[in-house]
Amino acid sequence: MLYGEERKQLIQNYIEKHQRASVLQLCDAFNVSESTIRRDLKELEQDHVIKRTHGGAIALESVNFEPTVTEKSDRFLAEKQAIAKRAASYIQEGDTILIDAGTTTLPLVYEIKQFQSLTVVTNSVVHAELLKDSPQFEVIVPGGRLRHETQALVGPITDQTLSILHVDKAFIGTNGIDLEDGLTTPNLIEASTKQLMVQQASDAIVLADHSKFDKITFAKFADLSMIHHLITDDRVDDWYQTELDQIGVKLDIVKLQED
Amino acid sequence: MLYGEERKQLIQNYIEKHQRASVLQLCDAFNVSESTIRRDLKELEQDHVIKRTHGGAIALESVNFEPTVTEKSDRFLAEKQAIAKRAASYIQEGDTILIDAGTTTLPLVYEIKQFQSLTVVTNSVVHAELLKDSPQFEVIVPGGRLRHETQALVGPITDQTLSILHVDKAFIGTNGIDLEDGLTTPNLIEASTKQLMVQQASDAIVLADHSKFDKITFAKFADLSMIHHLITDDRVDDWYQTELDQIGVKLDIVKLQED
DNA sequence: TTGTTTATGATTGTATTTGACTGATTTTGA
DNA sequence: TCAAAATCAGTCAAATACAATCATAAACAA
Repeated sequence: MLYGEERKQLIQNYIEKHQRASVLQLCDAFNVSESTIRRDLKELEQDHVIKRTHGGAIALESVNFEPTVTEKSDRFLAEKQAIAKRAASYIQEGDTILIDAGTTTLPLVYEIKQFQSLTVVTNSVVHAELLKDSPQFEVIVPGGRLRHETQALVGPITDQTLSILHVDKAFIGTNGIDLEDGLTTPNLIEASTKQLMVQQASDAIVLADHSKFDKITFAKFADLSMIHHLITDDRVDDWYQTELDQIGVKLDIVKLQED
Repeated sequence: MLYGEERKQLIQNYIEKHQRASVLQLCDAFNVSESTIRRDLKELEQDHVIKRTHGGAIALESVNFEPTVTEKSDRFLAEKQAIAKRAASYIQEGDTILIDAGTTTLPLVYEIKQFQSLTVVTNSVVHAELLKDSPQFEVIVPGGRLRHETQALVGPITDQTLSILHVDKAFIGTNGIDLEDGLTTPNLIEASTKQLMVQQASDAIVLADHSKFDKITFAKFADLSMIHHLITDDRVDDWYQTELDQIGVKLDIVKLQED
């Protein structure tokens, strides 16, 4: 016969391994009543170890992931993953890189884990948290105020720190791309931070799926001519290629079908 | 016939080997009363050697395991939760608080979510990530280099940012507490950051379970007299109360039984 | 020796764990 | 949308385990 603590430990292990478990399943497994299982799950939830659901419980990670990357980004996840993969090919072992906050750059965090040695600067608490178990990387966070809308660190503290750093490559997200009005983002303070990111990089690389083109969203953070590479997907208009070529921006179009 | 200490040692060995033992089992094995076994188990638990359960005791964790900060099931979670709860009672609506990185302060993040308006400074990417969905808080991260061992942001960037901030209350963790040698932590750079935290707070509050007492761990970051409150659990020696009183530190002992 | 401390065991009232039961809530499917 | 089914929270009682207390006896100190 098991002690309650042992049972709870095993339930936790099971859920962490299988991501989910039902009350009845656990009843059967441990030969105890539903009441007991519910009490166990309640306590495990209070310990922030699992998340209860109607009928059972699920692991915590799976909840963390879904809501953060939310809304339409799910629809474009494949595009963003493909773009991130291409972006990772720009990186060389030993590089010092900067990864902007945002859902577009998030898949890049997973892509870079193949490298053995990088210095990674990121102003996203989510990105930084994902890198906490990668001791092969030197991870620098430029601090600042947490914008809850984008989980980015922004503001004067961020800018001041960024201004004393220089990186080989900066991977930057954007909300709007327009030939005339350049790169724009909805928030003024965030624009200031992005502007600095572009300035402090030898190679400013913008990651943007096709939906960002021909959009202007309030605050400009860079002229198109100030960036060096623009990685996007193959649903972007062809004529951008030549237009961007003329102002010295290399447009890198990722083919979604292949890959 | 065995001495008490011998019996305790054998109980500990047995549990470490078999992962579990019941009170009656041990009674039988050592030919002593239940009272005696319970007393032994109580002491072994206080030494953080085993975990008691109703009916017996279990090992703390499977042997091959090196506890990391990310460990969901922290060894002494209950103590830390109780301490965090008490710590939260020091906070007032509207306060500017600082929360140090570390497992002891982590439960405090959950406790503060009851408040409507706080400014929270934290040098932990894990803590910050947990606060990203609490828009009622102004969250400031003082940046820095990510120490993978503790998930804390440390180093010159951290220190420089902290030096221009001032908080009402700072909740700080520690690895060692000693009357003569003060508060210590194993890492020199982290000590520097903690030192600043103490300095920049109107009210420096140290959170530490009893196991931290009478320990010295390399790098000192503060004299005991420099902190204002020390929250711990009721397994700490009584005489600390009077000793700390003399140097102006208020010792706040959380009763674990009463929750 | 004689008084004191310490370890232990017996006793008693209290706490905890668990499963059954009840009514409330949520989900599901027509 | 509504009603049935499933799931849940809350309460209760029984069994077990517990803490607290006191008494005893051995070990210790004066």
